[in-house]
Amino acid sequence: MINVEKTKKRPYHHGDLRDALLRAGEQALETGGAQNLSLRELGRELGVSHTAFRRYFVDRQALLDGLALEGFERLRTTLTKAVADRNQDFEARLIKLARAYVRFSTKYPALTALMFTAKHNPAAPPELIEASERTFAIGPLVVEEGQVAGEVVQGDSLLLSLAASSSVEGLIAMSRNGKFKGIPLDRLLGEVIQRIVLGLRPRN
Amino acid sequence: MINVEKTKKRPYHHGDLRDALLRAGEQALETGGAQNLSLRELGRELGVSHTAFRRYFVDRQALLDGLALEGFERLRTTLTKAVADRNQDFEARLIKLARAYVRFSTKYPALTALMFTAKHNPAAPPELIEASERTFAIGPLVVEEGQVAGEVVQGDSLLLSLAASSSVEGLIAMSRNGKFKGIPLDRLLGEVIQRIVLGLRPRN
DNA sequence: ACCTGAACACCGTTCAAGT
DNA sequence: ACCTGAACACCGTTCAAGT
Repeated sequence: MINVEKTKKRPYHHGDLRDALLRAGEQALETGGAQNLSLRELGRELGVSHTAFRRYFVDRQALLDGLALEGFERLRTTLTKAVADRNQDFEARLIKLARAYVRFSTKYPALTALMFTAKHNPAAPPELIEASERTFAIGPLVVEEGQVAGEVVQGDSLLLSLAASSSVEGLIAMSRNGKFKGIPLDRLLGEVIQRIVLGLRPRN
Repeated sequence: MINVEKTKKRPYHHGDLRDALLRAGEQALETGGAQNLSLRELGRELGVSHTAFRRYFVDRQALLDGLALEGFERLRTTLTKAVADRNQDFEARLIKLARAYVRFSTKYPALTALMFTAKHNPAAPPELIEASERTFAIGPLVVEEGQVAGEVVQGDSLLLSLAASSSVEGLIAMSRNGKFKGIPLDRLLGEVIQRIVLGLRPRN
């Protein structure tokens, strides 16, 4: 009998309490928002003491930071996939990028809000800041490739992409339930991106 | 002796507890953020029972809503003044509008964040939603006047202004301490607005 | 190494009562 | 009309102790 010392090796409750906390935490986050996430309630849910989390997250904020970190990594792989095809023109790639971001934010609104405030928080752990910056480096990259293809005016790609990315960020910020004034973001996106692309086009 | 019945007409502590709560609340908001605003602490600060606020605000959220409402009204008069001069061209007015908003948000970051989440909250009182909509109706208005002057392409002013306002909203969202990647928002604003104006210009 | 349980110092909300 | 004070049901965090 190999590998069967059930009551010895296995910890009190879970095989992986850390992950269980993140999963339950994310659920709680989307259900009631960050401010209503309760560590004691999470403990009850997982059949564990309300102080058990401390081995994995020093405090409540650390758990929220952990959730935000996961969010950034998930968003990054999503966005990376969205612009993977380099045979498309600049406008098409920009729309795909924006749409992927919008989809993510409407699918996980509370997580997106959490990521947003984490980015804003000066006391956020550097780990989190870096994850955020890696994620939002994709925009400037697409702009640079657009410049190489002659579809985008020359200049600092960071500044140029700012016009594009800020408008998408703002579109999401201004929306509720994935809508703005009742119109789905997906429909508005094309309109906005089109204006942005016109503004970024080389003057001839 | 007219007007001197001190101990009779005057209430237990304040002449205007409601306003005192708003003032202390706003201070607490900018100091520690909405989540750290404590009604009991406010009560202590004002030398009043921790349940006294209940006459004016049914619960904690109602006080926060009251602060957000004040914020929207203050922002609206600021923005209105910023674009009051109709003898300027579209780009100049748009920059003034954006700059005024950016200034407000860097001056009252926590209040702006509160207004932001209030707008997002589906359960927010209609009073608050209306105040928000009145405030952000200024953007489309400036666009419409730009259309009349022939400086902006024809089309739905709401959709066209969305490109402009969302980029400003996003610029603020993406910034920290009024800066983005270390560059002051005021400097970035011109760059972004210029792109937007180019994108909105009539094709000929 | 991983988790528990009691103790501590806070909360917001309710409600009967006081002036 | 305006405010108090006790009571209630929650919190997050700390820390010594258990397995």
